[in-house]
Parts: sequence; structure tokens; C-alpha cells
Amino acid sequence: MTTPPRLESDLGWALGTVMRSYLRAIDEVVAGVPGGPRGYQVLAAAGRGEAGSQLALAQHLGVDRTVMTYLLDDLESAGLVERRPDPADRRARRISLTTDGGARLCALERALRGAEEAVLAPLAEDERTVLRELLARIALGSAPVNPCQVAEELQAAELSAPRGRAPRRSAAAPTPPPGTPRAATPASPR
Amino acid sequence: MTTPPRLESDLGWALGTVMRSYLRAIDEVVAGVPGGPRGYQVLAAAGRGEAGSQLALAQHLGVDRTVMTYLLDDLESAGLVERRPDPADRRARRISLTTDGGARLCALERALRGAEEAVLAPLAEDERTVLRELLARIALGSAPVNPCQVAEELQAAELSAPRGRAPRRSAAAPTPPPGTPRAATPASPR
DNA sequence: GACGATGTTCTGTCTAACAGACGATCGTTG
DNA sequence: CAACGATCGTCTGTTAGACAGAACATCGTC
Repeated sequence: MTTPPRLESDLGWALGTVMRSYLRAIDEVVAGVPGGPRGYQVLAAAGRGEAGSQLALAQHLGVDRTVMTYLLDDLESAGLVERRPDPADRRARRISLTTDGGARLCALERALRGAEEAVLAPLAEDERTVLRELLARIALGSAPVNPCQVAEELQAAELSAPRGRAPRRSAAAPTPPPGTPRAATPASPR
Repeated sequence: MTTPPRLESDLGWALGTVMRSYLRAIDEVVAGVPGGPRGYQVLAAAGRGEAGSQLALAQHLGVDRTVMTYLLDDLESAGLVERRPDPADRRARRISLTTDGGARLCALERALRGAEEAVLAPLAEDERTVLRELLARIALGSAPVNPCQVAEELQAAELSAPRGRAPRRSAAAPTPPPGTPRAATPASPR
């Protein structure tokens, strides 16, 4: 009995409730952004240069490719992002922020900081930081497993420590535990 | 600059990604439950006796009343829950677990424990506990503000400490900070 | 140059959520 | 006690959103 009597440990309920609270909090802020919350996430990803192809962006955000098309249509017609042909692959489009998009993103981030803090209000200052970090670790660790990212990581690890040193333990767990869920079970009982 | 250079602090993205990861992880487990993940949450709430009326249950889970009707229809026809008339209010129905429902819930919770641990795999043991607790605190703090629950709480606090002792600080913040988001903004721009 | 694979877009279908109304019942007020 | 508004659960209809699949252009490879 090392664990204290759990008062309320339903992870799913807590996650869902916090998620809804978050969406409600940012609702007003992102109301003017074409794609809503996801529109902002596209801007944020583009601003960080994380937006490779549309497909990569879609997987990063957890949306369907076809949805990403419409999302970018709206953002582009609003003048916030640009679809520029990838010089290396003429099939793909690179998503980049316009000047307006950059300014908009900056304003959004400032406003969102406040909304996020309101969501995290029940926590103390340092606890908020801890929560952010733990969530980010899980998200990064269980992000859509990008094979080439993993490959890069392994390569980098090998290069930096060719003596057979194992890659950093805390990073995106390369050896998933036995009970790892299979991806996207198609057998959902509609 | 007391805050360290934030490497990846997009709370919304982290929340969404963890949420999707969680849903994927429990997908197989709750595949047989009528309402899917929310069907389980109904069972869990009923098992804890948290299920007052259908409306309270719906608000607790963040779903519409009409959706709750269908959800309970399915769960009831599967023999997992019972709709019994509330003796105190003949409009309302009390939701209770059947024997089958209790057994099912027990099995589900065991299986879900494993799936949840898989989601939290990137974290160390104590970090998982911390995350669960922080999320639960936020969820409890920003749950659909139930006026009568708040009233009860205040009453209980007064009864247990009539000397003017303030209620516990960590509990569902009765004095929301200035920037508290308004509940259920009806002005959502479709 | 032919082949399969991949990125993006388009089309159609279908589920799930929401707004609104209805009947039954409660609490309250005159 | 009768009438009124409010609330709970249900039902109906509409609509937005997601998904499956095909089509087109292009890449990598043999």
C-alpha cells in the first residue's frame, strides 16, 4: 500500500474535463482565427518551423489529411499562411507564416498565455510548470511515431556515442512496453 | 526571466496529443462497451455513486442531455445500468449499476489501469502520480460549477469550523481569479 | 521509361452533436 | 387549491464535421 487511497484517479475523466475547460477558456481568443483552436495550432507549428509538409502537419496535430486541406484553405484565404511548393519535392507544399500570420500568432500567444493560466489557476506556480513539462514529455513520447525521426534520433545517438552507449532514457521511448496499444484499430463497433 | 526557456510549452497541443494517445490506448478495452469511452465513464460515475440525475451525470461528463439519453438507452439495453425513478423527484431518474454492470466495471478498471500506464510510460513512477493528482485538481476545480455543490461545501466548511475558518485552499477554488472564463459561451461563431 | 509509392485535392457518405419543442412534474405564489 | 414559471427527460429535425475512396501529379527505383 505505497500508493495513498486514490481519491479521484480516473485519468480519462480528468483529461477530458481539463481539455473541455481549456477549450472553453480559449474559445473567445481563437474565435476570430479561421480554423478555431486548430487554426492556431497550425500557426504555432508554422511559426516554430515544425510544419514540414501538410501531411506531417496533419499527423502532428492529429487530424485527417483532407481536413488539413480545408483548414489551410481557410488560413490561406485569410492571409495568415502560405502554401509554397517544396523545392525538393514538387508534390509537397511547405507551409509558412505570412507577415500577418506572424503578427497574429504573436498576439494570439500572448492572449492564450492568460487563458492557459486561468485554466491552471487551481495549481500553484511551480505545479503549473511541472504539469506543462509532464504533459509535454508524454506528448513528445507518444507522438505519432515518425519512423524517420526515430531513425534520425538513433543515428544521432550513434554518431555522438559510437561506443554502444544507449540513447537517452527519457526520450521518446524507443522500446515500447509490452502492452503498447496498436495504432488506429479499425474494428470500432459503430 | 525566472522562467526557463520553454522548449515546448503549447499546453493545448500537449493536452490534445495526450488525449488522443489515451483514447487510442483504451480503444480496444472499451470497444465492447456500448457508449465507448463515455459508456465506461458513465459506469464509473454510477459505481462511485456520483450519478445523481441524468442531467448531473451529463454535466459531469461534459455531454449534452440528449446524448446522455441515447447513451443510457444503450447501456440499459445492454443490462449494465438501471434507470430507476427518483423517489424524491418523479421527473428525475436515478442511474444505478446492475450486478452485471458492476462486474463489467471492475474488469474494465483493471484493464484500463494497464492501458493508462502505457500512456504514462514516458514518465517515472512518481511523476505519473503527480500528473494524475495535478490533472484531478484542475478537473475538480474547473468542473461545471455546480451551485448547490458549492453551497454544500460552504455549509460543510461552516459546520466543521464555525469559528470563521476558511475552507481548504486546495479545494474547488470558490473565489475564481479575475480572468475566469465565462461558462458555456453561447456566441460561438460556427 | 515503366512501375509502385507518396502528397494533395476532391467527392460522397455518414455519424454525432446541437437547437428546439413537448409532456410530465416540481416549487412557489397568490 | 389553482395557476404560473422552471426543470427533467425525451423526441425531432437540421447541420457541421469526420472519414473512406478515387483522382491527379510527382517521386524513387529498377
